[in-house]
Amino acid sequence: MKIATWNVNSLKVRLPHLLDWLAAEAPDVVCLQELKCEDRVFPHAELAAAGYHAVCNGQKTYNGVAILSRHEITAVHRDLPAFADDQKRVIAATVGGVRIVCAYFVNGQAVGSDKYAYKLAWLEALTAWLADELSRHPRLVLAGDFNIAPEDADVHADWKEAILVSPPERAAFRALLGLGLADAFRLFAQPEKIYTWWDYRMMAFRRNFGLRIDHLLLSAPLAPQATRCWVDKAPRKLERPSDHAPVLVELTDAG
DNA sequence: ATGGCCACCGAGGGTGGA
Repeated sequence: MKIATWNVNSLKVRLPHLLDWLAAEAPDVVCLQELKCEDRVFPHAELAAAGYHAVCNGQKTYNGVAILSRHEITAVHRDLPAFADDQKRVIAATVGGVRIVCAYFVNGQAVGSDKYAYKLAWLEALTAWLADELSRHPRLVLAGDFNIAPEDADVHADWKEAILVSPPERAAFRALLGLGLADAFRLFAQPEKIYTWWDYRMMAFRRNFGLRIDHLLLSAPLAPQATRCWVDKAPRKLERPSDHAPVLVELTDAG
C-alpha cells in the first residue's frame, strides 16, 4: 500500500499536475491539503476517471482537505470534535483496514501572534482527539502539512525561534510522537537536506532553501510494515508548481 | 533568504501563506 500526502496549494490550479502525478506514481491513498475550493466544485468526476474515490472537507479560498483512494473509503469523519472552528483542516477515513487522518495544520504566521496561539490550541485539540482515534483504530496514519519542521536537520538554515521551528511547536510535534506515532521519513537512512516546501521567492527551490514540514506519521502496528519513505521533487520542477512536494510511504501488505 | 512569489477575491489592491 502506497500512501502519499501533498499540499497542492489550490486544487483547481494544480489538477493537471495531480492527474499526471496519479498516473505516474499510482499511489493507493493520497491526502491533499489547501484545496481552496468548496465541496460543491470538488473535481470528483475527473478523479473518478483517473481511478480514485474521493472524500473532501473544503471551503472557499482557504484551507480544505481531501482523501483520494483507489480502494473503497469508509467511516469518514470531518473536523476536530470539541474544537469550534470554521477552518476546514481535518478529514479522516478508513481504507483497507488503515485509518487515514489527513490534516492541514495551522501556519501560525509569527511566534506570539494571535494565529500562533490558535496554532498551539489547535495542536492540543488534535493531539487529544488522535489519542481517542488511536484507541479505536490502532492501525493509523497521520498525514499532512504539519507546518512544523521537527528537527534542525529539517531546515536549510540555522533557525531557532522562528515560526515553524519554535520550541513550543516542536514540543507539540513530539507530543504526537508520544502517542506512539513514528515519523516515517526518519525510519530510514536519508540523504541530507531533503525538504518538502520551498518559498516561491528568491529562487528558493533552485537553491534548495527549504523546510521539511509535510509528514507521514505511522502508528506502532504500522511502522514495522514501512519499506521506504521519500519526497518526490518532480512536481515542484514543473511550470506553475505547488510550493510543496509530495511525500510517500510504502507499506507491505503483510501484518 | 525574509520586498522580490503565488493564489485568493473581484475588478484593484488587500490578505494569507510558510
